[in-house]
Amino acid sequence: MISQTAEYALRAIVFLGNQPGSPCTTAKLAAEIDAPPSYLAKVMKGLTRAGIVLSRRGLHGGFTLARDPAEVTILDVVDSVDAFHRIDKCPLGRPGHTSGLCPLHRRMDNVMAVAQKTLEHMTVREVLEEPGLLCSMPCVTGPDLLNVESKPVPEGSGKG
Amino acid sequence: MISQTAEYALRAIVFLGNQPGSPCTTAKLAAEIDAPPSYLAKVMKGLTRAGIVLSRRGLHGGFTLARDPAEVTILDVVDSVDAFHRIDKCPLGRPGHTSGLCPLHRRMDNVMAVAQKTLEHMTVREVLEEPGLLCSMPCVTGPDLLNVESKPVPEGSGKG
DNA sequence: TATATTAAGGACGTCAAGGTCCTTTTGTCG
DNA sequence: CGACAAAAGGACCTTGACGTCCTTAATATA
Repeated sequence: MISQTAEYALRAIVFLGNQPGSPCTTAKLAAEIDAPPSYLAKVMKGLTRAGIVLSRRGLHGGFTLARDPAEVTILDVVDSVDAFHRIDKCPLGRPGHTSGLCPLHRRMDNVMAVAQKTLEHMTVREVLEEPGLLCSMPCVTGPDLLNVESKPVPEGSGKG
Repeated sequence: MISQTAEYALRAIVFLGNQPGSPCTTAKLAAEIDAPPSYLAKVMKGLTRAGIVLSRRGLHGGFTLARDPAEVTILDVVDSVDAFHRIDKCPLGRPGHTSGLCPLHRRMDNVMAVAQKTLEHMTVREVLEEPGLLCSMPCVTGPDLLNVESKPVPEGSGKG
């Protein structure tokens, strides 16, 4: 659902949101969010083209958020580098199955719809405001902030 | 979230559930669910090892469901070929971040938790009982059955 | 038993996501 | 302007998911 590329993009946006002010270079960003510098450069291009971040070249250049974090959703970030795919038609494209989905694929799409809607209603600001730091950031305020409950839903897969 | 491999597995299980009785060969199954025969054979091995289907070699051999469809969840099928991954620890593994997730990753894991739980509570039987056919099956009862509402949640991504 | 039929096992090929590196362009500063 | 710093662009490499194919083992039937 969330590709590695989208993961890097999200980390980068959250980090930039926590560091308002002067631009952050790809090198510094990569070190902070623990991403491959060369690849992160490629990811940042996507965010720039999508209008999520602003870039400035030259000395003291780098990346800054282009918009108010409250106006940027997590889905915006994910979609800008790696579009979220829904099942909007029968995956097999057979005649007579174009106007709807079968019971299986309608359910699968419903699951994706919930995920998509959740990401769409989740803003960068909301993430920034919650106590706790980005995983990649140095834990300057002590580990306590991170001990928020990790998973409201316990695991329980039917794997053998 | 759902790999191509898992998609084939789900189609196969739903098809087998609709065709109780004598075993179905890989060749027939592949034709019915529109999957690459050679690759489907590999996918079926996973389902066999996971105990989702029973296999029989030789003449009149093939695959049948190993359990009551009511006892098999969609998550069982997905997990058996391509384990569903949750974020159970900080993706960066930094010291001091092992006991919880940051605001970003906790949210992302919540989204996956909802998806996982949904798939876990969705049984094969439930899919089989709903009016409508598997996308890949010939539409013998007319197209009307397929015109159930396709998506309760309309699309609306923030992609540029 | 011989033969045909089928899954099991595994080597190998293909392709796109992920990742590296080099060159060019744009910017700052002395 | 010259030197340096940084993103932009793009060629290229790597890796794992997806897919093919061949050989082996098991099963049914004559």
